[in-house]
Amino acid sequence: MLTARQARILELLIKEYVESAEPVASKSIGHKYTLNISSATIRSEMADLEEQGYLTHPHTSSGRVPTDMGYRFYVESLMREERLPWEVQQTIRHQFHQVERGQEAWMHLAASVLAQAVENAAVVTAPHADVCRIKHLELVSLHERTALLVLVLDESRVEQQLVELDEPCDQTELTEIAARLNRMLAGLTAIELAAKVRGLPPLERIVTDVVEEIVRGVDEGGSDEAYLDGLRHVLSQPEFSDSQRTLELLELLDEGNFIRTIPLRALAGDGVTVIIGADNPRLAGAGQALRECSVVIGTYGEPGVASGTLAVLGPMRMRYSRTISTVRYLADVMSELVSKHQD
Amino acid sequence: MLTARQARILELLIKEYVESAEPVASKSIGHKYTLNISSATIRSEMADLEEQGYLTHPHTSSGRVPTDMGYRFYVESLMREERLPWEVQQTIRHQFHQVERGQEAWMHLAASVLAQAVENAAVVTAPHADVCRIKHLELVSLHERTALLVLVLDESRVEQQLVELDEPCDQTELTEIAARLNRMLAGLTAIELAAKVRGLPPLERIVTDVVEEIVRGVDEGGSDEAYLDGLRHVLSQPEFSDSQRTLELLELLDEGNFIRTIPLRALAGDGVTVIIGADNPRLAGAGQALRECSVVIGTYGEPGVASGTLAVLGPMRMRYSRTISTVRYLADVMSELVSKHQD
DNA sequence: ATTGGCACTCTACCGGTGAGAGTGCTAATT
DNA sequence: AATTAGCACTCTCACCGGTAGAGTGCCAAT
Repeated sequence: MLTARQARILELLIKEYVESAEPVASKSIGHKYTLNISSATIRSEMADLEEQGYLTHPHTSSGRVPTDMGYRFYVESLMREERLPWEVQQTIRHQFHQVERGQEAWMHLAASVLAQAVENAAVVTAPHADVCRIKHLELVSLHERTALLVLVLDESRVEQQLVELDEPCDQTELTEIAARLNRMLAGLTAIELAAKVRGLPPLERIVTDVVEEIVRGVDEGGSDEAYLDGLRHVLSQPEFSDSQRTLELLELLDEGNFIRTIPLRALAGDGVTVIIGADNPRLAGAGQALRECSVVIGTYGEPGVASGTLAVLGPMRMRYSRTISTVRYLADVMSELVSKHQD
Repeated sequence: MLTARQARILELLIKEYVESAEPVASKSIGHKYTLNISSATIRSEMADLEEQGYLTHPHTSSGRVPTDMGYRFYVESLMREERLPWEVQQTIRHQFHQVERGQEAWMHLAASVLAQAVENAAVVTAPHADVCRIKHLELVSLHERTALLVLVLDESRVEQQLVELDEPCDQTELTEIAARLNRMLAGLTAIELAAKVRGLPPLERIVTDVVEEIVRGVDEGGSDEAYLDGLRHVLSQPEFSDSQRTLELLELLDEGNFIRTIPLRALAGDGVTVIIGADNPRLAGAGQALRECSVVIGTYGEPGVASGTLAVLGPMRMRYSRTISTVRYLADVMSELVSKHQD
C-alpha cells in the first residue's frame, strides 16, 4: 500500500515526467513543489515506490520513470479530472459548427479537432446503431445491365454499390422497382428484410440481396472506417526520436490498419476507457512501439441507437487528465449534434 | 555535351546508387560492370561529369552521387522504359478485380496496389470530368425542416449534404420536388443549371442553390480527395533515417494535405510526368524534405470526360524505369475499368 | 523518521588517433 | 592524346580513454 506521501510523490513525479520527458530526480521534486522534506527522504520513498512496482530506473544513477502500473494508479486514483478551460471548449465548438457537410467531412473534422486539442493522434469512427435500418434506396441506370444502388440508411449513412442485373433494364423500370422496394423495406433491419423478401421476383431479389449484404456489413462494423489524424504529434514526441520506432508505429497504423490493430469497439466501455501500455492483452502482441503508448477511448451518440467511437493515441507519457476531459467533452458535443440529426 | 562513355558511366552510376544508396566509387563501377577501362579513367570522366553538373561529392574523398540534373538526364535520355514483368501485371490486375465496391474502396485499393508495386508512397484521385453533370438527385426527410440531399453525378459520384428548409416539408412533398427537379436538371452542368433555375419557387431554389454549390465545388477539384498510401515505404528509406526529416515530410503530407502541397492536376501533363527534386518551382518552397523527393504523375480515364490522377512519391533515388512503367500500366488498367462503367 | 554527507555509478561529451576508403594529380606508358 | 599505375592527400568513421556532472544508495548523526 502507498502512504499518502508516497502517493503525493508519485503524482508529482508523473506530472514532472509528463512535461519534461526525462527521468525525474529526487531533488527536482523537492525543489519545484514545496514539500517540506529533503531529497534524501524522497529518495527513500522513491526506492520504496520502485520496490512496489510503480517506478523504474533506466540505469543506476538516473532519475525515476513511472511504470505502466504507476500510470494506471495515477489515472485511477490520483488524478482529478480537469475541467476543460472555457476557451478550449469554445475553440472546439467553434470549429465544429463551421462546417456542416457530409458525414465524411464531419468525421475528418472530428479527428482533426481532437488531434489538435490533445496534441496526439486521434481516431474517430462514424456513428451507427448496433443494427441499422433501411431508410431509402435508389436505383440509377448506368448501363443496360448495370445499375448503381444508392442506399440511405438511418444516421444519414449512404452506401453505394454497383449491381449487375440479369436482364437489360432502363431507368423507368428501375425507378418503379425502387419505389416498390421503398414501400416494402423502409424501416427494416437486415433480419427483418431477409424474412420479408421471400418470394419476390428475381430482379427485385438481386437488389434486395445486395441490400441485405450491405446492411449486414454495416451492422458488423467491419466496414467501419477509421478517420485518423495527427500521427505527426505522436511521432514528434521524444520517445520516437529513434526513427526505427517511428517506422514500427507507422507500419502498424498506416492506412486504415488502425482498426485492425486496435479494436476500438471491443475495448470501449462505459464513459471513457484508458488503456495504458501493454495493459490490454489485445495490444500486447502488437510490437514494442505500441507498448509504449496509451489509448484513451470514448463513445458518443446514444448507445445501441447511434453510437460511434472516439480515441486518442499517444505515448504513455501523456497528459491523461487533459486528454480524458477532451475526449469526454468532444463526445458530448458530438452526441448533441448526432441527436439533433436523429431520425 | 556528354560523350557516349560518359553517358554510360552516368547510367551505371545511377543504377548502382539507386540500389546501394551510398556514394559510388570509381572502382566499384569498373569492377561490377566489365568496362575495359581503369578506375583512373573513370575518375577523370567522373570529374568531368561533375564539372558539367551531373554529379556531386558529399565530401572530397567519397564516391559520387547524382544531382537532380543527373537524374533528369537519365530519365529523359538514358533510361529505357522497362516492360512490366508479366507476374507484376497479373498481380495488379488480380488485386483489382478482387473487390468491386464503392468508389471510395476502389480508390483506396488503387493507392494501396500502386504503393505496394512501386514500394513508395502513392496518391490517387478519383476520376471525373472537367465539368461534371447532374444525373439524379434525391431528397430524404430527416426532420421537419431538414432534408438530406443525395446528389448523383456522372461518374458514379455521390455527394450528400444536409439542407435546411424554410418551411416544414414532409417526405411526400420532397419526393415531388425531387421528381420535378430531376426532370429539369438531369444532364446539366453547373453553368447550365444556373441559367435554368431562374424563377423557380423559393423552396426549389434552396435545393438548386445547394446543388449548384456542390457541383461547382466538384468541378474545381478542390474537393478532390487524395487517397494516400505507403508513406511507410518512403520513410523507411535511408535518406529519412534522420527522424527530423521524417517529421518534416509527415507534416507536409499528413491527412489530406498532400493535394494542397503538391497540386497534382496542375503538374500532370500528357502521358507520365516526372518531377525530380526541386525541379518544379511549385515544389521548391515546400521544405528540404520534398527537395530530396521525386514525383511520378500519370493520368487515367478519358481526358476531359472522366480523368483522375495517379502519382508516386519517393526519394530522388528511385527506380524510375520501374515506377514509370507501373504508373503507366496501372493508369491503363484503371482507364479500362473507368470506361467500362462509363455512362 | 529524517537528514546531511559522501562514495559510487553511469552517461554524455570531448579530443585524439588510426584504419579505410576514395579521390586528384603526376609521371610513365601505349 | 588517351590511358593507366602509383602515390600523397583528405575526409569519415569507429574506437578509446578521460572527465564532468547528475543522481543514487547508504550510513551515521540528529
